[in-house]
Amino acid sequence: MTGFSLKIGAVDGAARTGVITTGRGEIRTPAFMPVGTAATVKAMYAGQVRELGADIVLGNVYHLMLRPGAERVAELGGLHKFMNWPHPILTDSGGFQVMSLAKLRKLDEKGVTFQSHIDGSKHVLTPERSMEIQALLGSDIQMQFDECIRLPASREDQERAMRLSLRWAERSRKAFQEREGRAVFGIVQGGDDRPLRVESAKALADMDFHGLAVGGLAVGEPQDVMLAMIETVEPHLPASKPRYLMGVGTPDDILQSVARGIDMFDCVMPTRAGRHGLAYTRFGRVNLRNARHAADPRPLDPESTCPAARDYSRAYLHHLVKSGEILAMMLLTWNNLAYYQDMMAGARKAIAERRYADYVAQCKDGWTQGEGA
RNA sequence: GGGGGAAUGUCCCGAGCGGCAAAGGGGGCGGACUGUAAAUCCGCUGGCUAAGCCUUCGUAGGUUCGAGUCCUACUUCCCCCA
Repeated sequence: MTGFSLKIGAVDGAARTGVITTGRGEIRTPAFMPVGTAATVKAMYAGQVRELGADIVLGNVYHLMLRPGAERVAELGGLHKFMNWPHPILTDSGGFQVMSLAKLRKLDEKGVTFQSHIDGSKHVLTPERSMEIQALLGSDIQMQFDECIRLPASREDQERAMRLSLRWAERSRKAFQEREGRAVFGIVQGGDDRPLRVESAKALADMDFHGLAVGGLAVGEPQDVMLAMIETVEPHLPASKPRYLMGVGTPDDILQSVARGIDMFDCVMPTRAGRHGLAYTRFGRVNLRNARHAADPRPLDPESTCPAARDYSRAYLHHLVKSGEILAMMLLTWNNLAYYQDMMAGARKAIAERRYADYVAQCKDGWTQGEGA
């Protein structure tokens, strides 16, 4: 299959820059992909997300299958047109919901039966159906259907979920409809068990996926365990293909993972935290709910290119947050995504200039400065 | 002038009808958030020499082993009739 490829640019240690080419455009890596679960990056216009530097966003099989329905989206011309985002879209298979909605589903070899969190109706998701839905949505990067489990978990559960995910990987790969410029990624599982992780990665590497993801991390384990798992798995992930760390993470998680060879990230952190009153800045996290900002005339970051960070006082943002105003969520989400994208742009530049370690040190330095500036 | 009703924790609303440091909310203060059931969730919000003690329910008395709860008077506010 052609039309989907990764071209490696610079390498600095295990960190690397590159460009992923898809049928709908290029993705500069390391990349942060804003999460747009329900066909919207919450509180943002698609155009805004693009302007911040995002090359790709996520959509979600489970949520879009329930509402408005994959067939409906297809009838309307696909997800890109539906949400007015003409650039690449990666769709999650619903594997994360196997964990997050564990109370509302039943799992067996064939797949997962979800009870809709919206109206209680039953919906069966199999690897085949997940691939079909992702195709209907018009996804550029489809994810295999997997079973993501929470940590800590018993070795038995980790092994069982990993093996099931491998079998589902084969079925997903087989069900994927080859299309010019489109890809399907496998997902490494195995919890916090090194041998299981290695086994999973090796098996997936032989399945002819267009890229591989590391899943089932940042699900309850400490950061050092997560990083150890990445280091364990990385040598077994084909260097010529994109490596995607699913659902991660905090700015520090991301920089640390880039240093260990990861190319792609997604996380709800910047969007959700933004809606909850938390701003990410070069100077660390700023909880705008805190009373100490009530009379602070300073913007979050006077030197940011993002108006949300530059043109509004912390006092005003505090007021908006305390008042429950919609604009608070819009501005803080905007600020956070801007920070994440700027951080990624900085990482790409630093790797290209072979000074990534310095860049990370510099970022960490800024975060610990507190909220100065 | 006559009749009826209400006053609750030092921010507000408000449950309570003999065992109460006193339900709930709001507000306030703080925390969490990692492939989004999230504009959500979780703490704290009388004092202390703390598994106990002290001071609180308009004010002052009284009944009772025990009173936010019952009785009397007073104060303030509200409603109805003149």
